[in-house]
Amino acid sequence: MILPRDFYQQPTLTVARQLLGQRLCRRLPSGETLVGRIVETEAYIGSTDSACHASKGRTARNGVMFGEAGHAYLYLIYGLYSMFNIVTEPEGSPCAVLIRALEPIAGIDTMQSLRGQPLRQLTNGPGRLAQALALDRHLNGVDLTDGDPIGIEAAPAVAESEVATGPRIGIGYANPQDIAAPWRFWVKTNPFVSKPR
DNA sequence: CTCTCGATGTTCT
DNA sequence: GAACATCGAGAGG
Repeated sequence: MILPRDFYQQPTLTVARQLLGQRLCRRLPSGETLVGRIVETEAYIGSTDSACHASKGRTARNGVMFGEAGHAYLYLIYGLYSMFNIVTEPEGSPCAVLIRALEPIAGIDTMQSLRGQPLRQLTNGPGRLAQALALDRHLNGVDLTDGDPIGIEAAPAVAESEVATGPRIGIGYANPQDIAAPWRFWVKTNPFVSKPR
């Protein structure tokens, strides 16, 4: 079952937590489907979160975040890497969840050829997983509730005892209370969770 | 293992 | 012109 719209319309922290364990499915133009289990997420919570792109108002880049929940927000960072996010909350509330790491489930050979790196470095970071699943800006705005070319398939939830939380990574430009906010979620002991430099 | 550096292009000031 | 929700290579311990 592909997760429906109302899942994404919940509060962003709820969505970020509940996405752990769910399966990200990417259907390639060739017809092959690549699948990864979500093991790390971060919440970006709208205009009051100084780490969120939308905190400086609506722009051409962040426009999808202001739209309907359940759509993909993809952008280019450092001129090299793509970030994959999922829009949350009601329309007009510019929030999203960044997918930071996956555990590869299916299509691992294809992921390796897209990345040119060993298994442990296929999907353990936001730029890495985007490359392994051929996700980039041309998919910005697609509706994930269609399930094609991207969808999230329901899978068993991760138990509370397996979930860890902490500050988000790579947001040193934000103000101190937003840097400190424990809005990163990951599956404890999973080897595909990313690490701060 | 850790650290530093450079890549590369879009976005916003 | 600066900054950027990052990554990989290479040097050193």
